[in-house]
Amino acid sequence: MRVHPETARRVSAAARALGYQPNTIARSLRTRRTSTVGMMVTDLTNPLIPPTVRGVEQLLEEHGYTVLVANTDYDSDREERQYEVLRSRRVDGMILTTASRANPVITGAVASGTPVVLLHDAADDVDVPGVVADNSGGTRRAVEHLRELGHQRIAYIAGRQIRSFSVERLRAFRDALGPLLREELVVICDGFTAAHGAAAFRALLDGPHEFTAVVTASDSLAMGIYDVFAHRGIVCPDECSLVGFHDMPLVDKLPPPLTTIRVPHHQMGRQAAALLVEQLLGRNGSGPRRVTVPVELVVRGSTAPPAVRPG
Amino acid sequence: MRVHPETARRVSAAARALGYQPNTIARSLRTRRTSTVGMMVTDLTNPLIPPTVRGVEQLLEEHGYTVLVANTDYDSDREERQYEVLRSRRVDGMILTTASRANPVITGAVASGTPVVLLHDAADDVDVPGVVADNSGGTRRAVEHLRELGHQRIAYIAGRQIRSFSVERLRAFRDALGPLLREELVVICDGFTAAHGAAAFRALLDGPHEFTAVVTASDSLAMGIYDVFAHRGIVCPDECSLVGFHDMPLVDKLPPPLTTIRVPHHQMGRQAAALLVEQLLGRNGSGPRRVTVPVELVVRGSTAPPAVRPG
DNA sequence: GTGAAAGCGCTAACAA
DNA sequence: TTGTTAGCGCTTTCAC
Repeated sequence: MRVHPETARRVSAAARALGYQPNTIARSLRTRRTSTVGMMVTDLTNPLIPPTVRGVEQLLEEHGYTVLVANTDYDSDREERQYEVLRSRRVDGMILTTASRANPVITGAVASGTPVVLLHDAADDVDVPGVVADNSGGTRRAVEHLRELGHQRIAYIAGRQIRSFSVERLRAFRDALGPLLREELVVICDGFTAAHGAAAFRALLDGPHEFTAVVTASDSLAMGIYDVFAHRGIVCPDECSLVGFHDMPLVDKLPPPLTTIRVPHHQMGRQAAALLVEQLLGRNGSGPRRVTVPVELVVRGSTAPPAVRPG
Repeated sequence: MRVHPETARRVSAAARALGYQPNTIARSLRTRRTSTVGMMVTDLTNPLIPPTVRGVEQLLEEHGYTVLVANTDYDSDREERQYEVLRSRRVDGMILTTASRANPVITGAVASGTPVVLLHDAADDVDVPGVVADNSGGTRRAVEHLRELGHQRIAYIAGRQIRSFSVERLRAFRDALGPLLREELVVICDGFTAAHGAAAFRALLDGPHEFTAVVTASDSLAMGIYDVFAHRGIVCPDECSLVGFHDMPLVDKLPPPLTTIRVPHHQMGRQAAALLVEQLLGRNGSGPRRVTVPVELVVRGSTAPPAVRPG
């Protein structure tokens, strides 16, 4: 039925004046849809997460969805508990950024028919739509950059190999280095923190193998390397070049500013949300279900040509 | 009724096996309680916010509540829209950290009978429970520290005066400096970003009045001052000491590491959540309704005695 | 086209 | 104590 615009205006004005608000809860009970999407992240305190969350929210807001964020704190028990919380809240879909490969939460969610999108991860066993950064391309660019500067002995500090992006980056490093690869210069950490990075770098320094540059799987690992630089009086980039991954806030203000691979986290969040909306609106099938987002090398002060060896 | 523990176990096991989950939505419709708390923040991307959110979540989780975060992006229209979203989601209570003084959202929420707690802000007109940092004490410590180092000409860069913490800090600076206060060395910014801080600092430098130290109302303002230091070749702390406020991540890694006032954001979040729970459980009245959380001066490399004037 | 009625799954009130 | 029932506010169906 068409109503006169003026009438419509007066009705909603009256509704507002009376404090009327349609009851979302009752609607949800009836329609079995909550207009809520769950987003599982590791930890909001990790500076890479908030931009992602905001990206997701921004796009979903345009479609009338609200986002419920759940932190797993890198703990798989907690991850399952949070998954149950999201389920019990009857979210219409989920965006997962916590996922180790072959994850029971992923398989469970998919099996239950909940629309799911993976962010930063790819599942080994199930076919789930997802958004990842161009981890291989980014790592390759980092290596190329160092090679162009003249580095030959390049070390790599990898993150824990439970996340697919971590695996991809390590593989890409090995591929990119090709015959120059020295397996003794590759260290795989147990986690992704500065402390892990510092320990790995110390192990490299204390080892018998020389190197003039280090590539890390993430800026947070690189933060630990700055600590070791300071502690041992190593001058970067003169004595050792360093490349990170992600372009975290403030790394451009460090001494020296960190050369790194910029990942568009906000845009990746939007992209993931878009894939989810496709499923929520039931028009999946069209368009690509796996999106790889391009990344960009940002050259700053932590990389330079290797020092010329005396003699 | 008491049931045998074994029976209880078998029942819940059977429930699990059958995939039964009590329907939260139906329960909420019936009980008019959602076990959800809304939290309004300015922007998750501000590094001070996530620890606060996690603190809130952590405590509320213990009481079975879920947190719905809404970002206002420092925009009052958006703030009101987000408030409506939270209302329409029928949250049981709200924690507000966005609030300018005399804010329609605060007064509206209070008038509607929704339990509310203010975080970092205090309302001018209504009596609302809240948690604030010891802004006065912190600012005083910053000034004392500089005075102890021998500084006499101390400038202050204030944040926009729409937030009560911002007002408190400025007032505390003026009080703490007492007869040494030079009103020409006080700059009030239009916001809280690095760009605002940089502009304010440039204005001070380009002004006719000398100073040997700057206190800022927040680390983010101080970030802009680092930029100006770098740009104009000013050596900190030799030529100018600098004190921030908040102790943001990574400020300890800057050249020089920032001396600042550490604010326990996580704990403040927990505290605010605790005040809210009191109201939700209907046992307010007991205990203090306004909590001031102590802060701590963290001395790092950006402060030193003033350079001795030649001659 | 309009209007009445049933029912989503739970809890609280009530009856037995 | 235990079991039954009404009804939260909406949407959707069905009868008119």
